[in-house]
Amino acid sequence: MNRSFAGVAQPAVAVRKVFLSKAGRRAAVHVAEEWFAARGWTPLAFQYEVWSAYLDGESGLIHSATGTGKTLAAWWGPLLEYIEQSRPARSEGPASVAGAKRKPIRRNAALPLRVLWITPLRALAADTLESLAVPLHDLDIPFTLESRTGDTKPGQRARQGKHLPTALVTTPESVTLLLTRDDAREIFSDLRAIIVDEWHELMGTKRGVQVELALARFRTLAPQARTWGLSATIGNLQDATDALLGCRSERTEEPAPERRIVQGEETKQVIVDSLIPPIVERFPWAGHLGTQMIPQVIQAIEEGQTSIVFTNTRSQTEIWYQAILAARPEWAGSIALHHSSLDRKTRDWVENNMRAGTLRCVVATSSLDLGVDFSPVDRVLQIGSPKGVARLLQRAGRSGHRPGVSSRVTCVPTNALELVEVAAVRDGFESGAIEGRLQVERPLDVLAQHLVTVALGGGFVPDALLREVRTTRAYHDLTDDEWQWVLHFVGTGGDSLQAYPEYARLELDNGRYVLTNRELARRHRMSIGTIVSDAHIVVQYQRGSVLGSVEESFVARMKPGDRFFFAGTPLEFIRVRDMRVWVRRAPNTRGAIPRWMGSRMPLSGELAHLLRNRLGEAADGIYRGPELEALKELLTIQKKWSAIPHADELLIERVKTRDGFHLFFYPLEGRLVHEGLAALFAYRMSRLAPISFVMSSNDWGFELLSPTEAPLERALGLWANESETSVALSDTVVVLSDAEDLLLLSPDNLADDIPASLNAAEMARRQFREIARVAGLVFPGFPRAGKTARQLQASSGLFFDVFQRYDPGNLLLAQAHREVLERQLERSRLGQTLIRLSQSKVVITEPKRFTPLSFPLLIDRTRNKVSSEKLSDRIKRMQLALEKAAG
DNA sequence: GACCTGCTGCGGAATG
Repeated sequence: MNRSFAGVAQPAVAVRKVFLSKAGRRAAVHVAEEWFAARGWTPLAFQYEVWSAYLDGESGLIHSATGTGKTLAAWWGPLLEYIEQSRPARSEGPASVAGAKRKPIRRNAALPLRVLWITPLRALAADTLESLAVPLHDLDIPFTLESRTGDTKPGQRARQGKHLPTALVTTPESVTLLLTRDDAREIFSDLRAIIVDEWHELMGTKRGVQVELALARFRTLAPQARTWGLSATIGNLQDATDALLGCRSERTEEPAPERRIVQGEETKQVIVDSLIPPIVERFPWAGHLGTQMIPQVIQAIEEGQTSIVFTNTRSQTEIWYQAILAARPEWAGSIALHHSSLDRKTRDWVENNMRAGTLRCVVATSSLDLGVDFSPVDRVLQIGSPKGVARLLQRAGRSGHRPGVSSRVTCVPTNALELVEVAAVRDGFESGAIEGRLQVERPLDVLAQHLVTVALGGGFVPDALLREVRTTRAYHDLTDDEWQWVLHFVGTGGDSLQAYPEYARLELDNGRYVLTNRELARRHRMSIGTIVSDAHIVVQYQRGSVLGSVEESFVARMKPGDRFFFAGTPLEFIRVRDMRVWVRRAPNTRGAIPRWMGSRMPLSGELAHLLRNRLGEAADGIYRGPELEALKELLTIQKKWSAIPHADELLIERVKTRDGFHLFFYPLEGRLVHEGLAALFAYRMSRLAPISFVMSSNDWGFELLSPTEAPLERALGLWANESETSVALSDTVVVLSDAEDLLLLSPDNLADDIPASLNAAEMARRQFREIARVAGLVFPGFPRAGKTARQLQASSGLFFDVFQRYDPGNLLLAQAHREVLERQLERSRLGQTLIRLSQSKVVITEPKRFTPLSFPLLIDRTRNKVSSEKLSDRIKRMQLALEKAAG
């Protein structure tokens, strides 16, 4: 992973020389170097580079996939600046840390807010506070340092209302809240540095856009302030920098600000390995639970001191926790689980014990991807598909936090084909093929919220604010019409809500838009942010303590006495009352495990690409690495019965059974794209002949099942008329290339075909919940007042209907449709995929039985169908049949 | 009605 960026290749000595060539810096940097030396460190080249750029007034982005030292690089910028300015300029000699003759500063000479440190997690704020405090304390620098998040105690909050510290560590939401203060202009006017930690985590989300808008505000309020982002390495660093520092708009003449992209030190080696099932032939072809691998996982946990076992879903976390405990009952108390639906107190307990090293193993979802460093962790396991290169890299990085120790992640497959994904993701690590983050384009709901924020924070003149907003990456293309519409919408409620005063949120005062209504101001402050929570219901012991939350649908079918597992505990359902599920502990028996309907994570574009390459190699008989070697036999069956697709091929398998006519397509492009393609192909074929399909899809492909034969050849443009379709294909492989009229695979007409092929209106209506909430149309209610997510859904649905009927030009409706296409169908990726497929060779095979590739799709569909037969029996029967066929 | 894929993140007032 040796990508070359300026500064990285240079030795620290050379960079230091450049750094010191500027007068007056020598003394300050000596202080830093001595402080580092006291810890046995030497500043790294990239750190000198950041300090130098910072002191020159530049802003920038520091990135590294696994390295450390970014925090110190960013923090010492403002510290050096302070030291430089507070000591006599003539002092050129080496300074001693303890007795530095700094210009005396009165201890209580309260410095104004100079440094704003933004982090995406409350837990990270607390952690950061600790590490930033160290040099202040050692060097007796009179900065006050505090954090401000939702966790801040009322007393401290009140003090901060009167006077902010010199350096403030906070979250995006709390920053926005500060911007609603009527003295916002003054409190930020002395800002020198804004540091945005974990920027890769924020960018590409509405939360990131919220930060972009706040940063644009600071560029106006404190033009002297420099902004530095700390980020993991991602595929689109330029976008990341534009989003962080703003970019030049086509619509204004503002020059693009100075910026610097600095690569941090890659101090860690990352190792990806996998647990290969002992008897691969007996390993399931389908499914995602993977509990057959328990013995090997237990062994891996025993090898390490402390392990994190990552799973892809919350219910899988519960299942694996139970399974591990069943295999090692003596581990009770030293293993734990962690996911977002568990009560905060439980999670805090787990995190503290991880840090203390008293836990042997924690089973977790992405809730532990980020956050405090658990240095005792020396082993990370990933159950199931890694889904993406960056995602696995992130998880690997949770281990090996000691210097000189490499990070290692062990992938545990839950079905045979996942081994290919592991091999592919390793290719990604080695070639540095790390995913980019897709940008959010002009979300008008976030902009609407921002206008109210600025109206409260001193008010705004429309033209000036428009110029400022257009310096952001997210809104640099904002049209005048869109701006006017949002202004009108926020100011008056728009065309359909004018009669309701609570939606007229701006008043004009001497050419400035302000908000003086106290009630509206309060409601706004209480609903700041872009995170909209899922519908859930709290689970609580009768005695009082809260366990966490589950979805209402899970509880809906429970009756008193029913048992279920949650938070790793067997529970008995008592009743639902006061929007709570009341439970008591049950004896350890079998029981249901809740499922949460989250969003679906598809295979990333990069990983999909690498996967296609690996399969292409296998098609040529090349089986590289332990994973592919283990799969050789299975893939040989696939090849014998059907074909393994090369990277430039689209494989279609056609199978006829008593269920009907099955078509299996393998674009290898991830679940969401496949869902879109399934609907699109079904629609396009049904236009040729009346036919209906049952669909199922996974990350590798999708199935279309129909009672009559689908007009596949005609849809592919192979035959001009119906009579020729009778050409028998039998068992042969047909390879076609350069077909002229690929109706089925055409990237054209997507704008019409996609909405026509699925219920886009209903999807948009559901998506509107988030938009209505962010734009401030629906009020989430007072804390603990018990307004449910379902009520929010209902009221946002009403708004959706009203707008559709009386205000069809409402741009938030258009946004809902856009978001559905982008988030739920990955529309841009779908378009790219069609372009790729239409240039691919199409390979149609007619296997006599279900192949290793089609089998998982079949299971997927069967699972969704109710059957009197138990699914496991049914799968067993199918497997027997397959084995017989294979033998 | 039994089956298991479907993530994460924050914030908040007035009145007694």
